[in-house]
Amino acid sequence: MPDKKARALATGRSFTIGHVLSSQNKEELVSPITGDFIGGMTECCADFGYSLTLMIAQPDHEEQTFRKLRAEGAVDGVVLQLPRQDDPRIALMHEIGMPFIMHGRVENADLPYSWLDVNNSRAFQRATSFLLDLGHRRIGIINGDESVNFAVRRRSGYETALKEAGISLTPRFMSSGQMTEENGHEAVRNMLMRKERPTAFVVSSIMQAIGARRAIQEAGLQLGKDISVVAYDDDLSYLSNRQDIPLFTAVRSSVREAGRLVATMLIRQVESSTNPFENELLEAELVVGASTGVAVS
Amino acid sequence: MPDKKARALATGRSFTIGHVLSSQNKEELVSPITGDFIGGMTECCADFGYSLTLMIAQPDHEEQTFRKLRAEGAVDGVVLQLPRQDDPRIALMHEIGMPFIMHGRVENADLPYSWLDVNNSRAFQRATSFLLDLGHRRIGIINGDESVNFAVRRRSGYETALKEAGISLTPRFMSSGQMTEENGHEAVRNMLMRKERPTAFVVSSIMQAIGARRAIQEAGLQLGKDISVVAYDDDLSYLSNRQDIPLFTAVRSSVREAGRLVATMLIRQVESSTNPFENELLEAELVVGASTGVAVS
DNA sequence: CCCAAATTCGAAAGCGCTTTCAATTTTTAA
DNA sequence: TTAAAAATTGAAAGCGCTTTCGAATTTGGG
Repeated sequence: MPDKKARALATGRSFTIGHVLSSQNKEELVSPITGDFIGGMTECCADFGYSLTLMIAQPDHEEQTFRKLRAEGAVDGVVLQLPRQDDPRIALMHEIGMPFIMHGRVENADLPYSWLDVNNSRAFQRATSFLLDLGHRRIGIINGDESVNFAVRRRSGYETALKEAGISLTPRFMSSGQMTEENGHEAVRNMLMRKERPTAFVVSSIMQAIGARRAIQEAGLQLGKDISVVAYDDDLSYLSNRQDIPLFTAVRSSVREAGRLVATMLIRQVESSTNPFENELLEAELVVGASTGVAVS
Repeated sequence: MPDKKARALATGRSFTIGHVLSSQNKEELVSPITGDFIGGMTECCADFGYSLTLMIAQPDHEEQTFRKLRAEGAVDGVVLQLPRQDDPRIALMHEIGMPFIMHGRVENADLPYSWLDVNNSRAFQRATSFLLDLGHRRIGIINGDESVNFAVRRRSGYETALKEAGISLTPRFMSSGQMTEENGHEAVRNMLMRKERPTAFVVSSIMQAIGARRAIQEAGLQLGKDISVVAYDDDLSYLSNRQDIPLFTAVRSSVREAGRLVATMLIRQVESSTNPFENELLEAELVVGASTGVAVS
């Protein structure tokens, strides 16, 4: 087995791709979703003889971290995640000549770049439409943090579906926050306390949906009967929603698979300097489970 | 910024530590707990100028993966996790001369090795004793997978506490399985269905505790009133149990902190070839939350 | 003030591969 | 059979650092 360090020096390539944990909120370094994403990338790297290295950037030293990464030549390319509004990383990667791929899209990027994303707006549009078809008219949204791009798109899909159905938006039916059980519980509880309450919810993660379920039970209501929930399901291996009849009706797209694909695209890009930019938009599939039913009230 | 590849070749050291995802169950590559653990290791690596690389071993090619890793010289040492019964990795690491540290302990290792572990038996003994002090006599255990060492120790702590209180073990009050919401729900539901049911539970993870809470609510019972729960809390950043009054009474030990410590110990071991083996046993702290109360029935 | 010791400095060797290039051998076509 | 082309082989150069080593310079003591 040849020495990797020597090979790397001789070829000028490290056979390593990097992932910088974007510690927007220092607290949540590796969310369960990021965890599965990393797992997928690792799987793919193994297949190609690459390795994955993880790094962390202090929120205020992000640029410096990337520059150093480039100068050290420790990685052949990086996978970026969770694009923010006017994300500065794209311009930076171009400037320092670092091959990269974005998991997610940024809104108005001046420069071209590779990305892989789920059609989040479409997913939430479908989820909302599904509830509309069941007769629901007051539909709440329990969204992720709307400073991150994917949540904005999910919101917009939700709004599109409502508008198409001729239903006006109700601000108090819309919530955004961390995708935790607690947040899901809080948000749904608040919305259920009012007299004019939603009969259904679209929810941004299974964790939040679990919290939603708790709030629904606490309100003395029955999930799938009195209140319907459609969740976005990242298909996490440890939070399975793949029972014969899934617990939650969901729009599902495996984030682990996304990790695999993203890594594949990056490695391909690194190995062939031609055809630099590649994009892929995944569609989430709708799976009907036990958490939805015809609107009653 | 000097080139890392060249430096690595010149010094013979890669300034990289590795972590091989032990895909015992291929499905759960990166559990939320592993995710936080990895986050902690990454933080520490950043502090020392190291990087962390993740790898994956096919269950039946584990040995080969490590040998290759060693021959390639891609890492200076590895962090091992989730020791199993008679774990073969310890002997293997010695044979190939790979510096390593184990997160957790193996039962009867012939060879010396470094490890960091939480005092799992003590933690569960305390959790159980706490419930006993509250007057509970029928205490169930919802444990993790008992083919992994830490779960065995937790069970033993639970048994010790009961024996000390002169209470005999009740097999139908003992359950073991994946640390998921679903498993926690199932296990507690089954135990609550019988007439002679537990009035309290010690539970191996917050996720399982969330499932337990659901089962308790479904049974028309009130958590912290009718049924008490003490959970093992890995202090995951995304599953916070750090409210003013924690949702769950818990024995808590941060797995992210464990990741930091483990990486520190490994780097220290790699840098100084003297003083090769180092051990550390962490104690979990008991935090009283809203999920426990005096036994009623 | 001179020589030995200590320190500084710069050049060269070497880490273990890949890659290039020249030399040799084999193959092909006339 | 011979010359040109193709394929094979082996040696050497080089990747960008660290480390070593010897020369040059500085320091200190007699």
